[in-house]
Amino acid sequence: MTVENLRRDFFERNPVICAREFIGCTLGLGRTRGIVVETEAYSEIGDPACHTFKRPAARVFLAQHQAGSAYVYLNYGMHWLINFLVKSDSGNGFVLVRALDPSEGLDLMRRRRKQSKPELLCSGPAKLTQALGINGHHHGCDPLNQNEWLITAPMCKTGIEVEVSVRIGISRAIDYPPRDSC
DNA sequence: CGCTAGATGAGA
DNA sequence: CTCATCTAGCGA
Repeated sequence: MTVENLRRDFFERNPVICAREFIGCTLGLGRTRGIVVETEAYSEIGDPACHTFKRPAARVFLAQHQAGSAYVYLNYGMHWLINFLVKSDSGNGFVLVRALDPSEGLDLMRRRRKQSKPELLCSGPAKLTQALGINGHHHGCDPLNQNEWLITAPMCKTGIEVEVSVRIGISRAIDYPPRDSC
């Protein structure tokens, strides 16, 4: 499987589809990794909550980066959130990673998070970035092409039930709790 | 310029 | 429920 195939599979579809399909995938950085269990889709078109709606910089980012690039930004003045850029014929946008089920490097996560309970390590968009060590300097990078990053599809897709609900922090689109297992 | 909402998390 | 902490966008 080539990087370009993965890019197409993961990030060159409609943002809503990408967000749903990203569930169950593994996301890792360095020695830490986890299974994606919650995502949100943001669409360039018709979505006032998408950064491209208000921010020129987000529009420039979208124009100048390829699908799969990391869009990382600081929220509430102190929390880094990570999105993956999605570009396709059926729409551009972003997939926000809202939660992971930590699977590797728990010890390092605990130190970074100053928190021992596994369920509190990556159970939020800003918790997981802290646990994986993601911050502003990852903004614009291409995780599919970088060794320190890991993005892999689920071993087995059967048994993954995806629940769809409204977004958090503002109304609309998709959100979702776990129910993985292969 | 000054003002403030915002894709949040921790702690009382 | 409050507070921490800061940047882009908006109105004056």
